[in-house]
Amino acid sequence: MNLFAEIRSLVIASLDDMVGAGELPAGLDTTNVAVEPPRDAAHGDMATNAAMVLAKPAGMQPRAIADALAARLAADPRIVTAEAAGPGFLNMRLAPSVWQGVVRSALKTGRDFGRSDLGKGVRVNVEFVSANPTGPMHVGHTRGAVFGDALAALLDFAGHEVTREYYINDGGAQVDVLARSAYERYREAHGLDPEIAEGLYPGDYLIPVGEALKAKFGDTLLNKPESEWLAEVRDFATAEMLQMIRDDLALLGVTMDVFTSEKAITASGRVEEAIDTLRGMGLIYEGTLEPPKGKLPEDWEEREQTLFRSTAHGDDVDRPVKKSDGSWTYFAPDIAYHWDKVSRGYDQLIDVLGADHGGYVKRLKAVVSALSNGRVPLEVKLIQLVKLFKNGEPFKMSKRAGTFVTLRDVVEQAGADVTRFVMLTRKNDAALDFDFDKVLEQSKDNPVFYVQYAHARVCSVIRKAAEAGIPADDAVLAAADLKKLSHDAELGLARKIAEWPRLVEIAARGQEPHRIAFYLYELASELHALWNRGNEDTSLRFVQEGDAPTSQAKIALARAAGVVISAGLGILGVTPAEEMR
RNA sequence: GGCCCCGUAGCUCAGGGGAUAGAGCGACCGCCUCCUAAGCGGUAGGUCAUAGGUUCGAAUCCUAUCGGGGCCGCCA
Repeated sequence: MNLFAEIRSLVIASLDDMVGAGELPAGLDTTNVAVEPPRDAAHGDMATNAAMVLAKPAGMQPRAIADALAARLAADPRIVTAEAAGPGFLNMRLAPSVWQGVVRSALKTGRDFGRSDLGKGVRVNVEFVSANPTGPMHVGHTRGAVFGDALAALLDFAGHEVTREYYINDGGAQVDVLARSAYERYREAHGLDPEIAEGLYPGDYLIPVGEALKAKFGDTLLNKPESEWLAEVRDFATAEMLQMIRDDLALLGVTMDVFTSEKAITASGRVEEAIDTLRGMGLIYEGTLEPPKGKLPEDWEEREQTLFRSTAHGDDVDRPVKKSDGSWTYFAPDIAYHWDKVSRGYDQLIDVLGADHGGYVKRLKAVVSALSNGRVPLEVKLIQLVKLFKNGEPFKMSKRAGTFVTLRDVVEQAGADVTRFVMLTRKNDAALDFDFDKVLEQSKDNPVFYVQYAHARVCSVIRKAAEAGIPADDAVLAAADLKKLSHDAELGLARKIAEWPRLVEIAARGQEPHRIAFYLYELASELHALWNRGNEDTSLRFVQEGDAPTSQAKIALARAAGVVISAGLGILGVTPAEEMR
């Protein structure tokens, strides 16, 4: 139940009544009428801009509309006061019973409180991570993994039918490089000196792969030309790398629904099919590209090649799908892959990519637009860099030296919960500082801890109630006499809880899981504040010794906040702590 | 040369058409015989990069400019 949506319906219905009564002209567009929490709580519980939005089309003064609307709204039992203010806002105060109802609703529906049917019937594919299967996942992948997983969970919570998908780039030259690198480790496993030439992957993580190759193939691959071992070693090493990546993802609690292999797509002839389909639309042609403007690359020369007319779908220039020697470009399998996703019947595609893929976005959108006849929107979420700090000092990673910071390093040092939460406290298109010291600090400076602590306090209250002989399980709490929740400080917490379903929809619409993290921080703050009020005013404590009914009402409120924190952390993939030790 | 992201308090960042622009940190002043003070309350701190435009209304949308970062060729 989204209280704001309910009151908006009431406002719209009241506007319709006004039209019926001749107080407003018919045919007004109400899509921009909003019901929101006012910026300043002193203005009331909810505000609508209806009068300001409609004043001009209705040819009336905002104030006149607001006053007439206020009179109608005030007749509803949920609304205590409705008054025009400022430039034409209509501020409303809601009855305590409404807030009490929110608490009860949260307790009855539990962690499903706030679930939305916003995305009902919408099939969404979220593709994320898609790291090359050539090594362990590093920090950048970690953020993409966390973001994609949380976004998927958020969309699911908002009613979408979500598929989490990983695209395995196992078809390009990089897996050949992997094979050669692994082969050197295989030689090493036989006591030979590995020759890690420039361009090969130097990381130690391939040493066990070399051992495994030895265990599987013995010495049968030694001293053979590359052509005789490349395919087998490549397949073996790729599988090993993929398993390592799955293990890395598992450390973060990320599980994919679908893995799609580039190699398999290519082998199935989907690339040709996809290009032929585009050709049938007149979007493939032979031609030459304009040289890039500005500084010319030194070896630039005009060459005729097969091009995709992506400019017909919003791109800046047409893009090559074949090199001048007739082989596919990297883009071609991507076309096939996105065509594959479109043909699987999704209503919406989301690609979570590293920010270095920025130049790729328009052509991907063009592909999906063309191949779905504009039916399927593709959203590309670019994940900006993670800057790592330790002791206040940034530390660099060097892939060349094989000394990059891996996902495993981060999770082992910071823990999965902390890593996930921190990486979700920033929107995806802003760079993120990740400071190992700050992130592990157990204080209010650390939002992870702060939110966890709020949840733990709720659990503590319930334990305390049990010790005092007051039943406080969810069924009892849901049936508590919530009319006893009347203090403004208590209703304030209930108001914050009431924002949760609305926030879920806003976050899902914007595909912005970070909003969940910020909301949870605010909710935790409200709870901590109320808690402390109990230090000064004992009547505000949750547990009132010797008064079970009052205690249960207050604990119900705390528990409702706990339920929302738990649900929100669930979306972020963070475990709600029951106690802090 | 073109494209993308960012520019909001001393610092780190929310807010992305609506009222007097928010939070945390840092600074300063308070609050524990009492459910976890691992917390809470308060004070100080702003030309929302700049200049135009759209609008009843702009930090928010548009254009240009200036800063910071990233990307851009038949590479993957």
